[in-house]
Amino acid sequence: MPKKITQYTEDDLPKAYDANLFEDSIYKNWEKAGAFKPVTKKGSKKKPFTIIMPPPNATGTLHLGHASMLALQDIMIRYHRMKGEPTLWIPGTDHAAIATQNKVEKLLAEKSITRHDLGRKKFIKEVEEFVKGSQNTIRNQVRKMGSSCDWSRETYTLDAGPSLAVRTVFKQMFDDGLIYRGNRIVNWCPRCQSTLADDEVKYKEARTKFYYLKYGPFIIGTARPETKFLDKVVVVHPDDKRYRKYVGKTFDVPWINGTVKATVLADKASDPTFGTGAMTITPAHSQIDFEIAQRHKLEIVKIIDEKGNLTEHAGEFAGMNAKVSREKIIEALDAKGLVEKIDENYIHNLSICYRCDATIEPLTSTQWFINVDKKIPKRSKSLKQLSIEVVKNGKIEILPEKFEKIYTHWMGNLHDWCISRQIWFGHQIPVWYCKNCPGKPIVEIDTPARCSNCKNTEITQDPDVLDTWFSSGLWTFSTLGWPKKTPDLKTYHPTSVLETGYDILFFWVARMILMTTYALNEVPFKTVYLHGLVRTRNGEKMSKSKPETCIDPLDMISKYGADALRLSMVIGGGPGNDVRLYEEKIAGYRNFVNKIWNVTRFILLNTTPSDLSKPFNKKDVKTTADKWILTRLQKLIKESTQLIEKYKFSEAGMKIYDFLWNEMADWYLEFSKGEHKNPAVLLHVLRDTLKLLHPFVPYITEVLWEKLGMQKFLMLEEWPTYNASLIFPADAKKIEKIYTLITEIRKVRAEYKLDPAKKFDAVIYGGALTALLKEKEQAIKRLANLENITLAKKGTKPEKALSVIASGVEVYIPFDQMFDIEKELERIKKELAQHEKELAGLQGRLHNKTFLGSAPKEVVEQVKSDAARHTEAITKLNEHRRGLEKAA
RNA sequence: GGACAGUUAGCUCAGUUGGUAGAGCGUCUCGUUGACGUCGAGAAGGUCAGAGGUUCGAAUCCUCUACUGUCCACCA
Repeated sequence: MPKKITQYTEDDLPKAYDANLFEDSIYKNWEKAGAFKPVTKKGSKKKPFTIIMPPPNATGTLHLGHASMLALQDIMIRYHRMKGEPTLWIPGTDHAAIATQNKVEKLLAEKSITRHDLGRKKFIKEVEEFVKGSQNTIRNQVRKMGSSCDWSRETYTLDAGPSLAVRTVFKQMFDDGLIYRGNRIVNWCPRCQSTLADDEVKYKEARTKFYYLKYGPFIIGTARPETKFLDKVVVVHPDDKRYRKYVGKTFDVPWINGTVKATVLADKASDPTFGTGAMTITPAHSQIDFEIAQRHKLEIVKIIDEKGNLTEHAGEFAGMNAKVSREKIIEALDAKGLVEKIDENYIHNLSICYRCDATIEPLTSTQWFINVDKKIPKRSKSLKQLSIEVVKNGKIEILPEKFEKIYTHWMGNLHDWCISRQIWFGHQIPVWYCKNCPGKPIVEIDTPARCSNCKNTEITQDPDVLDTWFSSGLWTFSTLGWPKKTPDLKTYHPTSVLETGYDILFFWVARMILMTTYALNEVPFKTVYLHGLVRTRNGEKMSKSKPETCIDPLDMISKYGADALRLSMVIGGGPGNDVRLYEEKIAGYRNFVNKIWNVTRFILLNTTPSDLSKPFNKKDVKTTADKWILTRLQKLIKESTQLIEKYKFSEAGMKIYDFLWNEMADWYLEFSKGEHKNPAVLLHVLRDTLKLLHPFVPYITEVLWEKLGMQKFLMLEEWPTYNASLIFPADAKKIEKIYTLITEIRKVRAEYKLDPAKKFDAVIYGGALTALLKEKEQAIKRLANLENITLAKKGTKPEKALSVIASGVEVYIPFDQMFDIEKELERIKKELAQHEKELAGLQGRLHNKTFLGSAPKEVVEQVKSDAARHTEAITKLNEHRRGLEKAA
């Protein structure tokens, strides 16, 4: 930082801002100075603001989704830090059990090694090496985005702290009877060789064959004949008249492996309108069939095993891959004359694994579950009820609001959560089994030395690991030190905002709510802000398989700078709304960043070191233009602050953008060229604007702050406050009239294709604005490109002249030669028509008694004054027209 | 099958409690003006998806329709 300010010259400041020259070093300076750590100011009673960063998977690199998440969170964090709140943003990474294991297995497969070749210990070591590498990549990328997170508190889900939290919660839930081991239907991925939670299953539409098979007196329909070996129960709807006579009866039915004894049951689960209305059931491989079997206490036999092969119950087909066996089984059935017909065009949803796309096989398996319906001891409510309650009673607010309904609905239909996974990487389940005490699992936080029951030392730990979302569910408090009672936990929990994509509302957000309300009896966060997905220009999902549409955030940063990328992802998006991103858009915001640079450059080249060192004082306010820009600035401060408070970052960003470019640069800076230059106001407006911009574009604003000779980091400055004493409504209105006038003159010049280089003389009758016009004469001359101005309150109209009537001011540009009166008449007529059209609309309303009676006063007044304005313009234009007609 | 969102200028999107439609990009014309060509000035371009209703007044509120998208449920 420069200690002494010297006068800037053109050579000190390049014409264009080059983000690459500044970003990395600025970030390093912030980090070195400890600027990302929360600060509690002495005597301040401000409440802390906390965000726990959704931990990116430790599998690889960041994509645009992460970039947009980081941008939004950093905006909130920087804003609250500037508001003087103790602000904490904790970064971290997620071990992402299945995803990471798959990735490493794939890498090993390239060397023809399987995890079994290595064994559990060596394999885990391999995974950890891989994770270290990608964690470093992620850390650098998070930094590149300008994220002001507290690296000293960085956490990884497999760190000692979070792992202890995981085991502690597991034991607590087990002791409360909420965790149980059971043989239930699970979603099994034969590729991953593991269970999947219900929401880890994706669906894909597929065209398959649908078989109608003869089954005793029934025709049953199925898409999966390979599961039907042991079917001996026919289920029909109790109200189905066609089959009522069969209910409760038994039949001998010729079937795949000989004759079976079939029983007919009535159950409402059978849909009379689907297929033939009669179905046989396969309880071990279908959720619905399983439930029916439980209701009627039927035997549950597994036909397909974990590898996707048929079990010994398949008789001659045993050991065959289930998929392969299908045709063979149909052949066998057909040989027995049991195939009624085959529908070749049956479209149904295929369940596939969301990690590896393999077809899911529902099967029964012994797994660990969390019971979501059981009442928690001493709380008389289930996990499900607790989780719904905190959202319903407003302790947690979800944005956009519509997701509250979706959340409640999903939570209401939640089944018991299967938490065991048959993989090696992750938190191994803290359960041990003793050889001598079957059926009595030992659940401990720390590895026990012996069986708690018989003291035997021969105990083995459950080989499975926990679902990765189990540990993510604890993330808001495991990162803060729980189960230890740390000061961080006390200060920063519950956290303020959880900001994440709506695509993981169920995976993660719901589970955090469930786990936290259980373990801490407290909500994990007060507000959930769900951002949209980043899409391509055409609204498609960006995917790595289509590299031409897939934008790499790091490329964009090196090309346009992190600030431009941040803006392009924030502006145009809102909670729950997807954002379309394409390179021109980023380039557009790079242009804006450059504009910020040049506005500052102009001001620095027009101020002296002594201007820079003087604090702003109200006495420095001099011209009408000063009053106008200060008024506009106050309005901007008020509005943008409110918008940020309401999480409307896009609108806030747009407002500030608009102010800087269309008001400050286009008009105030222009007025400042020449005699109205006022360094004090220029600098004050610039400083406040840089502060408002800082959360959105932290790098450029910090760079410029330093150039302005400020000693402290901008990121640690105070957020501007609305100052009512800097509001001058009457002056602000006058300046707006001046610039409409200038615009009108420019319009006429352009319309007549007047030589832009040539300056013309003008006669101006200013009416009520005459004094101001006098003050701004130089600026008007410069901006409207006029030579001499003859200014008076009013006067006679020159005969041959172009006319501009705006803001109650008449401007005439006299012409001696080359002047086409006909053309000017035509133009005036066009303008008259425009005014008359608008006047007619307004008068229509003014003549309407009901309008006058029921519309609010302000509206009526507005309409009246608008009508008067048009009437005046019409009068003046008509006078001018008559003059021209005479001259012609 | 159920639920929800969207449909506004060529493209991407704003549009607060209803007061008569805006921006950026693109297009066209022009420009070496004391910061910026990553710029400046100006212009063209819209029956606010369609129909009906409430209202003095509807892009905005209500109903229906069409199209697009998302989520949930999964069907033997």
